[in-house]
Parts: sequence; structure tokens; C-alpha cells
Amino acid sequence: MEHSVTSENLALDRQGLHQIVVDRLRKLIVEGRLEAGSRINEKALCEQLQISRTPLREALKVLANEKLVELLPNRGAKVVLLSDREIAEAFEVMARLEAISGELACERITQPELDEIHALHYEMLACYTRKDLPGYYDINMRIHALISKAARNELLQDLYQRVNFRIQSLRFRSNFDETEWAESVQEHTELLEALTKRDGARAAAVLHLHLTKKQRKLKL
Amino acid sequence: MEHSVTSENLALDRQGLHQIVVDRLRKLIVEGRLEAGSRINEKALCEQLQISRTPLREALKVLANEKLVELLPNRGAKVVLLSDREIAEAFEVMARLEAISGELACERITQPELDEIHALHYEMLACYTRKDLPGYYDINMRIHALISKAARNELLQDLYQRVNFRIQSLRFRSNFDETEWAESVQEHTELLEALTKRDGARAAAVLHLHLTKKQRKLKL
DNA sequence: TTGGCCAATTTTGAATTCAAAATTCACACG
DNA sequence: CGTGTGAATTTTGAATTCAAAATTGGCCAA
Repeated sequence: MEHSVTSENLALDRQGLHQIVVDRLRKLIVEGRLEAGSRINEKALCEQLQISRTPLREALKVLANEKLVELLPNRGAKVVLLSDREIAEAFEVMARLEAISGELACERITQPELDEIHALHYEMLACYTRKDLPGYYDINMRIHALISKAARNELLQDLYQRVNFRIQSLRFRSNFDETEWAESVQEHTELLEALTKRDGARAAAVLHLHLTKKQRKLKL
Repeated sequence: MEHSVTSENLALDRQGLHQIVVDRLRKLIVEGRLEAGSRINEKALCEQLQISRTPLREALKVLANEKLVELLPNRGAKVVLLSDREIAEAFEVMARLEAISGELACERITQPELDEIHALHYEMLACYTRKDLPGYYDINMRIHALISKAARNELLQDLYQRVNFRIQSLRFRSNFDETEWAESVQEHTELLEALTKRDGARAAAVLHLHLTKKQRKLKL
């Protein structure tokens, strides 16, 4: 192995083991692979992730701060299970954050970014036509993430992501019937229009409504 | 000692040592007693706080997640020093969050809460008259916190606090001349008016402007 | 003196250890 | 049968340990 250095130093350790664990665990939670409400056993998780308890416990404390897990004194951690009220609050905040992002994005988005969103929009239409729901969800999320990014405010983007982490796992609870799906697509078309015209107020309004409707589609 | 239990169990440990350390450290940072940009020595802090390194390191990771400290790989932690851009972003977000809180508070605030805000407002006027700036700051913050609370959305309140932690330490950098102080007081009076009339749009507008002006008062 | 190099020391990252708390489980008793 | 009790086991919280990385400080040479 001619090129190898002392220790295979691929994964240039960004910032300590704990951060890697935070990201992996958060992904597991957000994707629903770690069930909401379920207990987290430190030993078991350590073995699964092949790490010692220290970085795992550090990660759990960070995720508790993000309110993705709950720390019970002397009784370990559990994946947070949102109450109906918390879900409603998250959507109320998300609707506002998206509206703000949309408004700011109208002022600050670049043409290449706008083009990319348009491209994604067509990809999304393709998924819609094929009734490919997972693909639709994925592209939809990427569009919203790009808008958040185009608002050119990293703190706003951070808050957006934070709230998004909370509600993303709820996508399994949304029942998209044919009519509602079509409606959602229509809203996206209007959003693109507003963005293209740099009509901030309209983009904000469309996004606020879009999120409010998304909330209504949740199964209770 | 007749009443004493095995171990003096006052401070009913809310939730582990690390959380206590998080709160204490955050307070030190926000109050500026831990200088922005300064290195944090684990051993020294451990001795000062009379704890071992484990809970301190857990706390540092949480605070890094809150972006109050920065973790440098293998080189320890330092208190975050905000760039001008980050400060501008924080105020941009804060202005929006306050506006949202004000708007929602108009819909949801109770009469006792409104009364308490009025009482605080008069206390604040007293501080203003006496030119008691620390007292003014303190009451001012409590008024804004109450409005955030009256919005009846814990997640929104959490985001509000998070952003507030970031910019609170900047209060040392604001130069309040006589005119500006008077102006600020006037804005508060208008805010109270809007709240009393439950005029959400107006409360939002006043708060947005209030924050924007606050930002302009910062020394660069 | 100044600059560079290497050993000694300090500091960090993460695993391990140890005590305290909670949980499990067997068994006696009603 | 179901229920309460307590010892054994597991799990958690936090200190300690240990290796790796960074920093410091001294020494030598230019």
C-alpha cells in the first residue's frame, strides 16, 4: 500500500467523535429509524455505533438541548414524542420562519440559485406525475432548504433547520390524497412565480399558507 | 442537626451536573464575565467550579451547539466572538422573532399579564427618570421576555431566548445618548398602546422597528 | 541576540472505572 | 393466583485514567 499513511486518515475528523454521533443519532431520529418515545439504551447504542459511552453521552446531551431527546434523571434518555400542542407550535413557528426566509430570499437570491430551484421544481413535477412520494418529499425539502439558504442569514437558517428536525419525522403522519397533493404542487408553482418576480410579500404569504395547509394534512 | 438527611439535598438536582454547568457557564458568557474570544482552560474551570472534567466537557459541547462557544479540534474551547455580519444576522432574526411574538401576544395575552407589563413599564420609566441604565436594561428585558411568553408558543420562546443569549452580551457595546434613550422609551409606550388595543400588526411593526434601532445604536 | 529544533510538560479526547440509583426477578405470603 | 419484599443485576452519573496532540521551554548554532 504505497500511499497509505500511518493510520488511514480518511474521515478527517471534523470535530470530535461526539459531533459525528450527534449527526448520526439525529439522522436516525429524524428519519424515524429510532422510534419517537422509545427508550435509548446507552450500552446497546454504544455497541451498535462501536464507540464508548463518553461520546455517546455527550451527543445525548446535545440532542437533549435540541429537544430531540429527553433526559430523565437517573433513568436514561428517550426519543422525544411530540404532543399535539408541540406539533401545532412547531408548525406555527415553521410557517413564520418559511415566510421570513421567502421574503428575504426574494431580496437576496441569485439567478443561478433561482435557476436551480426551477430545475428542482421540474424534477418535483416529474415525481408528482409518477406518483413517487418519497422522491417528491426529498425534492420538496431541497427546494425549501435552498430558499432558506438564499435568505442569506445563517442564524435564520440554523433556526429553520432546528425546527425542521422536530417536524420532519412527522411526514409519516401526513396523508396526501390526490386533491391535496395537486393543491400542494399548485402552491409551489405560485411560490416560484413570486420568487421569480421577487415579490417578497407574496412569497411570504404563499409559504405561510403552504405550511399551514401541510399541518392540516397531518393525521391526528 | 435534627432535620438533615444523609446528604444535604437542597438543590434538588434538576437534571444532572452538566445542565447546572451549562446554565452557569452560559450566564458567565452572556454577562460578559467570560470575555468573548477568550480561551477556556478545562482544568482551571473545573477547579473553579469544583467539578470534574466530564460534566464540564459535556456542558461545553452543549454550549458549542448553541454557538456560544467554539470547539477547536485538539485545541480546546473559546468563547465565541461574533463578527459584524453575525451580529447583523442576529438582529435581523431577533427583529422578526419579536414582531411575531408581539403579534401573537396581542391575540393571546391575558389581562393579568398585560397589567404586569404595564407595571413594569412604569418601573422602567422610573429607571429612565433616575438615569439608572442597568435597572432600565433589566426591566426592559423582562418586558420583552413577558411578551415572548404571552405569545403562548414555547418553541418560539425557546428560539427567542437562544437568539437573545447571542446578542445580550452586546449591550455593553450600545451607546445610549439622551435622545436615543428617550426615543426608545417612546417606542415602548407605543408598544404598550398596541398591546392594550390588541393591535397585532402595530405591535409587530413597533417591535420590528425597536429592534432595528437598537441595532443601529451599537458601536462598531 | 535570534532562530530553529527537540525533549519535557501540559492539555485534550475518549475509554475505563467505580459508586449510586433503578430495574429485574425470585420467592414468600396472603 | 396475585402481590409485596428484597437481593441480584443492570444502568446511569461522574471521576479517573491513559494515550495522543499541542504547547512550552531550553539549548545550541548562526
